Amino acid sequence: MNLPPLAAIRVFEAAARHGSFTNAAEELGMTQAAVSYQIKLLEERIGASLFLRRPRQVILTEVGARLSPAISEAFDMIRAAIAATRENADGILTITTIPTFAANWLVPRLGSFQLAHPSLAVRLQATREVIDFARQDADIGIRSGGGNWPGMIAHKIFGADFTPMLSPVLAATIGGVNTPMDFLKLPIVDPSDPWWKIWFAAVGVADPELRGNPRGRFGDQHLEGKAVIAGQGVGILTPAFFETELKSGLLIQPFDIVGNDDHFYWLVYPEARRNVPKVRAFRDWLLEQLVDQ
Amino acid sequence: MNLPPLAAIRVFEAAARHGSFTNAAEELGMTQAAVSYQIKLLEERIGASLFLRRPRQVILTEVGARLSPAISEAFDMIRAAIAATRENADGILTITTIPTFAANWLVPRLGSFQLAHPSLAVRLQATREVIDFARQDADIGIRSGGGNWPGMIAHKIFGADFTPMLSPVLAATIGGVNTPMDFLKLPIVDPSDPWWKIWFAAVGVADPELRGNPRGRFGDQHLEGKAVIAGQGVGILTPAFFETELKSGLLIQPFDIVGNDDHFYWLVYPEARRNVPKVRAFRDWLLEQLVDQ
DNA sequence: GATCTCGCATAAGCTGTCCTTATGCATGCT
DNA sequence: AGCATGCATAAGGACAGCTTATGCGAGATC
Repeated sequence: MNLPPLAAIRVFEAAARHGSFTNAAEELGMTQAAVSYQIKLLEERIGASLFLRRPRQVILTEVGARLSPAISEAFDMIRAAIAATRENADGILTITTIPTFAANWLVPRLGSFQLAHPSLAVRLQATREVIDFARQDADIGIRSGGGNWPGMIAHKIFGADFTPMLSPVLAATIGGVNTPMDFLKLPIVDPSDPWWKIWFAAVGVADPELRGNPRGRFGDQHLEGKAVIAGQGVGILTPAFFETELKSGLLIQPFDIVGNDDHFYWLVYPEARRNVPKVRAFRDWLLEQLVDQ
Repeated sequence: MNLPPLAAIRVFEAAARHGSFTNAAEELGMTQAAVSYQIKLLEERIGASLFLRRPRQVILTEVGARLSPAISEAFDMIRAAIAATRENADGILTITTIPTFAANWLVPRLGSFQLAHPSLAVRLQATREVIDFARQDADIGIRSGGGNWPGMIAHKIFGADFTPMLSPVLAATIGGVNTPMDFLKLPIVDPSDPWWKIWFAAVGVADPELRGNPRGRFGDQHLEGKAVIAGQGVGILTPAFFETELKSGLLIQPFDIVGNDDHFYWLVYPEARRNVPKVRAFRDWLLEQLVDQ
């Protein structure tokens, strides 16, 4: 069955509720003439008069009075459902994030976001995958890369810098790390990581021969960090992820020199969602965190 | 609260029900691109993803799955209410009609209309008023006049002709009515009716002196007809309204000469309702009745 | 492995629905 | 008599809603 235009039904609902075309127009943000026009259109499509007209007044006909309650209820249902959806959608923020970023940077700081936004529940999806926001149900994400993703807005967080770090206990076994060459005396947690070559080149050492099993891998940097803290070897890590450990002495960073391969960490979200309140709230909070550092 | 566009909500309802943008498009009589566009629009307005996209497939998100039942129910309610309204509106035909036309022409014939349209209930509003269809709840009407009512469609029924009629019993009291002047020997039911003057002028008698109380009035012709049948006097009546009585001998029409003041009876309805099925049904039936006479 | 099929996504642009403006009408009020 | 108010309508404009054309990515088929 062909429904009449929904715009006209909606106008009818408001006019019936108000008993006035002028008041309905005001509520709907249109002119009284538009209300009059839509009612006439609906009456023609339905094949019955919905209002009797008197000067300065309209009265629902029998037909109109019978139709109105069900239409009103239906619109109440739609309004409630949409409002609940918005509230709920506004109530859960799903963040897809690189696991290391989640573990070493975000989660330790999330407390202040949640204090600032008590009504927002945060759901983390820790994955190294670069997700497609059309295909997965996330609102916003943390990625690493060049930052150029079509249809997305990307805010730079910090660079994916790297430099060697180790446990002070491990360093003491060789009388401390005084030159970059001292690293060659120690086991390397992930000697096949291309970041090592880049770093040694930055300190003027070509083709260093690193100790350790080149087949050993932890996959995620934060797991590598755990191994380094445990004294299992030297790791090449991102300083921004280990501020707490460096401050507390759990790790030491023997040299200030850091490597970079033009990779950065980014906050990203689809352009279409740039005005969604919860997305803006998180963006604003995170950018503020970066300023405070 | 600002609802998102209803067109988009309607599209969402169909897409959710079908689990397919293409199938929803087919049902709604639009292209798949339009469905895709509306869903995207709705997602932006709601601030949440409603579908997850896979190649050749869409799946409702958690948010979409929660929204869909309430929206579906609301649209079912709207569809049912509109259908019931149409059915009911289509089920009752309200005819506003001149009382005499109702009593002496329409009601005796309505049987054949109702046999032809058993699902249509007929409601008569007998009134001599010329109603405003915008202000009163009638679908169609019978009027007399010139036939020129703006915004209305008018079909001519027959002329508002008139000629003297009387009971044969009354005629016998004066040995029958052989010339127009014989009427002056008999009481006239409504001597002030201007139709008399017009009729006598048509038969060449100027300024006839009619017997009877000029202040006596019945208002409606069918009531005057009752008085004439009862032998209370001569009436000036419309032959079309008294076919049955003339055939049965209850009334006699002594002369064939009829008067007319350019008045006709009309079937009228608002132009806006010319395509309403029940209005067309009644119009077609009545015009057919006229042909059969 | 190449090609085809299918359903969703999007850009560009068109159309007709929905609206505004201006004005008329008919009550009721002052 | 003049004014205020709310509904009705014609004329015309704006833009929401749509179409067309085309791209993309899985899965199916050859």
